[in-house]
Amino acid sequence: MINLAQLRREPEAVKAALARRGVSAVTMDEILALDVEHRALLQEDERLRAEIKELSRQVGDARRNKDNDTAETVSQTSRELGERERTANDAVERVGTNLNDKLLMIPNVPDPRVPDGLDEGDNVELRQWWAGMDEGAPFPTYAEHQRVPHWEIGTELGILDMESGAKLAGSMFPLYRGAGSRLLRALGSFSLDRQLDDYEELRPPSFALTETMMATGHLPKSADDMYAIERDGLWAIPTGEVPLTSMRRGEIIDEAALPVRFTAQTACFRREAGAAGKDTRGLLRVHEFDKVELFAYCTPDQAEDAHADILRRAEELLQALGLTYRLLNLCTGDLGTASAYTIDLEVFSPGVDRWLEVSSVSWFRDYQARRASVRYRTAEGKVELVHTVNGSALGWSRVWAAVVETYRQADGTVKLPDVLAPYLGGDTTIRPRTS
RNA sequence: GGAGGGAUGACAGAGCGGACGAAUGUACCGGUCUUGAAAACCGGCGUGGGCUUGCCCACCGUGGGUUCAAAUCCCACUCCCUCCGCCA
Repeated sequence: MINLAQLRREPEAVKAALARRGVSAVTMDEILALDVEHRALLQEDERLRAEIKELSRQVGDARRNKDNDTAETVSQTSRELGERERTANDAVERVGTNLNDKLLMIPNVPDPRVPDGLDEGDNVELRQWWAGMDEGAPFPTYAEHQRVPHWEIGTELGILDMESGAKLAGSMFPLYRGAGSRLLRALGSFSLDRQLDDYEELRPPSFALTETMMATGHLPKSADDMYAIERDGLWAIPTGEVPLTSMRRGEIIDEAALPVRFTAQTACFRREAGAAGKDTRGLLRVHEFDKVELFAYCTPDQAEDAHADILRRAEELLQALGLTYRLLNLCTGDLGTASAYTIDLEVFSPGVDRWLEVSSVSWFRDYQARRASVRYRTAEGKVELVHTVNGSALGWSRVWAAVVETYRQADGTVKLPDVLAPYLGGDTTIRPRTS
């Protein structure tokens, strides 16, 4: 949620910044008008309530002095006031709810570094990385045997079975088999093990309450993108960010304890409602995938470093796996609702000849903290909102695809990077499954 | 699923219709004392909101209700604990 006090203080600056994200000044003026109305109603209601409290005190005094006539008279006055207060309170609630609903739909104010743009086509590429680049090697020339899409390799080697996945849960629910399943498990463990120096590993629930989804900004705006279990009032989490951000919801953290860092591998569920018919082949876009998330609560001063740390860790994974990737500075049109600044990592997938998003590293400033009410107490005793920062390290379905394509050999087998050997029982070669 | 008990400030724990935003203890932050520390003593110490910045309002698990007045009474829900049943 944006800062209403700041909007009041500098309406033009906030309007201008949000205009870059397509929020009209009219919408913001509506909010400002509602705020003025809300405060006026609030003052009237509070005045009435103060008066009722005072009269109640008088009734108490009168009763104690056995002055029942006065008590009865004052009670009567207070009762009438109570009627008015009820009406005033209803008005406050009505306008307050309306104001809050509108505020919940407003995206975060973008950081100055965020470039203007309409959609993903306007994201700005910051740099690329490929194996050997540091030694002056040119962009890799992928051989013919690497130019095979992963869904074909998956079928050929018996490690990815999209048909069975579709049979069980519908299309775009992948089913990994044999060495393919083990590779997925290896990637998750490989990443988690590398984060444990500074990040506490969690294994949160895969479902979340509505208020948990509100905290990150996924609700109310993106309800259509999420799977809902209506009978139980639960939502399937679209990312580990959802439970991690709510770990300390409603709490005040000692400044000395910051940054508080968590990592977790979770299943991520996405309806992909707005992407019907796009990128439906293989693992390009799926309804369920595993992802390791890195997360931090921090002070505003720590946010820059916390963001850089997560980005660095995500890059180190891709480098350790020897995969070609690039960094994108997301433009205003592609930025997530709650984010103020996001760097995407895209891995190069030679078989499909495309860059695939495998991580988003985002800084939310106090937008999520305000919604989730996560604050910290400074050394001087002041209470401030924390900043939240998170990023994927990494989304495995697409990394799986890139790994399998990149390391496909001329003989059709896949020779996986040695860093994964400890997680594969030492066997880094995937051969056709015979059984 | 059944029966009982509980939820109050950082923590422990009183309060069970009126002067209670809430006793007391611990922790914490000052100060006195001390060569220093400890102890002792003194003072402070919840969060959010509104405006006339000194006051007012809200908050005692959550949501309703009763009342002139609710932490306190009533109803529903959630969570935690104990016991029984069932179960991966």
